[in-house]
Amino acid sequence: MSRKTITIKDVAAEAKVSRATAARALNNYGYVGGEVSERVREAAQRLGYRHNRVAQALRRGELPLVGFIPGDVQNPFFAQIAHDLDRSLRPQGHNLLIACSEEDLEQERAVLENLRSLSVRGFIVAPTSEQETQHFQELAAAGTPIVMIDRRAGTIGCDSIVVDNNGGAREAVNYLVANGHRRIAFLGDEARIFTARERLAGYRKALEENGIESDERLIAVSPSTTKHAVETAIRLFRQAPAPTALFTVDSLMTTGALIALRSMGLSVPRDVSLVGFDDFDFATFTDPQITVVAQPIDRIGPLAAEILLRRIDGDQSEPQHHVFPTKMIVRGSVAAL
Amino acid sequence: MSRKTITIKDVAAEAKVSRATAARALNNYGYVGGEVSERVREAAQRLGYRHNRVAQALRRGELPLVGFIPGDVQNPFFAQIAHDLDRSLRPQGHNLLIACSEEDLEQERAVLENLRSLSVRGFIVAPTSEQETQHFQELAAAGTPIVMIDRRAGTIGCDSIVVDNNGGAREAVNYLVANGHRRIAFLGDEARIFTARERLAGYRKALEENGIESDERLIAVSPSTTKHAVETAIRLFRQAPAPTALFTVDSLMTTGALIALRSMGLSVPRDVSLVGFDDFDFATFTDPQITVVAQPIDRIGPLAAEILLRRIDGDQSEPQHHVFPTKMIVRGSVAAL
DNA sequence: CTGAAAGCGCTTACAG
DNA sequence: CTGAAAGCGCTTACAG
Repeated sequence: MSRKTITIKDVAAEAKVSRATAARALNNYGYVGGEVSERVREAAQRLGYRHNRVAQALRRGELPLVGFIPGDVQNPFFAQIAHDLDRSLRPQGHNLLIACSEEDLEQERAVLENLRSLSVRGFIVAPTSEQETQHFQELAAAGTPIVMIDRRAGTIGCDSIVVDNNGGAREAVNYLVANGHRRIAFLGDEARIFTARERLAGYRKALEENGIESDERLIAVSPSTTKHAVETAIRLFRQAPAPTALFTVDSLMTTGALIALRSMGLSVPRDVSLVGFDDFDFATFTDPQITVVAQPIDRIGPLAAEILLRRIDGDQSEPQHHVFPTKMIVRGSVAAL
Repeated sequence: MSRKTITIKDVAAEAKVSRATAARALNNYGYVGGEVSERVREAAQRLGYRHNRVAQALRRGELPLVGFIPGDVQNPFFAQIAHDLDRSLRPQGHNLLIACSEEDLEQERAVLENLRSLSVRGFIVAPTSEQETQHFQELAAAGTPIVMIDRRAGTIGCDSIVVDNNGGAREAVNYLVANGHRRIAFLGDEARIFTARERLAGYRKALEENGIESDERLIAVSPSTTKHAVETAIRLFRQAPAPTALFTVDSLMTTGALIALRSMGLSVPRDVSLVGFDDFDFATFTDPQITVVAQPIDRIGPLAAEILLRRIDGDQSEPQHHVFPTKMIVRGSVAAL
């Protein structure tokens, strides 16, 4: 318990050198004599010295900390990215600070401000709003790099990594239409969220291209949570006439829809055809297996980490905007009408 | 870009007071005159002053940071806990630093050391080994509180929150036996991991109580990953005679087993009866629904946060050891033989 | 190659 | 109620 912490001063005293020299030896920079360096290390070892990154940070600038602000780590999509980020950042000496926005703009702002006061070196964010981005703008203007993932936010000059949401959604809906469906429902989250917007746009576009008038009653909005999705899907399919097909916007929504349909005694694909955005473990386990639009999740985290690290190292080049293609995986959840 | 940061010195100058007074006004402590305080705040506002927690930390001691070291955030179990921790800690002003051990002892040590140098206030850990705990011991001895969750590690005097793994596993296996099964397989992770050990012990105990000799070939070990579990489960069921029932140790294993069985053309519960530890969304979606031993995941994170916060505030009372009961939820994945 | 000194931004006894 | 001063642990020009 609180036995006095060993500082560089103690090490210096023990090794009979100045603090400056001790610091140099301990961090191998500047010139230090081999023998002296050795002595300092031994002293440090003996005393049980450990670096104090906080003091170092105060002097040098910043802490080896990167902030990750997803909507919710519980979502498997973000959980995997968190994991990949940790894996990519840690070997480079950076630690991951996670703070969920819970898709709440106020909380996003608070969390950002909070991490900022910790002198975080950079951020990886899935912004909760496409319009309200002043807090990011300020941060970016102050020189802290931000990489946006999954979603892009407005006009900010920062890097972004997204997938072709619009195209993916279009492909899904086109496939449904090609199978004879016209009353195709859409289950997504709020239009404020970038991906939801783009996927909805793709849905609309596909309908339009096929000369199908879109029916607002078929478009349902729900927080991205299995539980909420269940309720919303039930409401969607209680309508008369009920939709014959459903496009869901992420794997949690798809799961919720599946549970809802089953609880209503509706069978996939006999009663309802289904295509979901985002692949997931169970998609191949259900009977029938679920047709999905897959996105290359495993490429997002590593790329985001790489870009951010480069920015932290001072890369000032033009912002990069990556758009990964999606890929439809046809399985058995769509029936021809 | 790097327009000079505003420090308390600037604010003090602007408000024409000393740095001490400015600090007092900005953090509302000590005595400050109402009018002066007002002036300082205004100045801070005008200048766009923001706290520098790093400097504060150097002075006061520690950063408002809590470390969370799970095996893998990608596991839904830990993802939920990460989320709950963030939710519980943030309102109390603490930030969550996540670093996965990936169930590797060396990495666990490295990560711990790393977070330690950041002057983290306390840790919530799922220790990867029950025996190798010296790194925790040292940390605890130095006065940094640690709360172990999901797993307990040896003799360390720190708080822990686990569930009744042994009892839960016993109940599951007893249920299988009651349904006439005798060749019951076990799919779990390495015995080094506390939960795996305890659940295996419960499995063994149940067999013993029922006078069934345990057969080592029915006990399979795999990293806790859907993919690994699939491979291991396949190997398990390729044996002759094949097991008639399976007990899986967590939801990822259960998922893997389900996929494996399906790929082998084995139907649940007709060919194989199944009980899994840990409930999960899809357990009620599959056909039949999966019988599970549920644990109260949603109570672990909040309780861990509460205990840790108390310790950080100086609570020196005896370590608490919480053991939550599990609850078997009988659904349709077990058939009488 | 090494040391004395200043300073990162903040807080806290200590005077007044 | 307010200020001058020291100091948290470290690093970095600047001399030598």
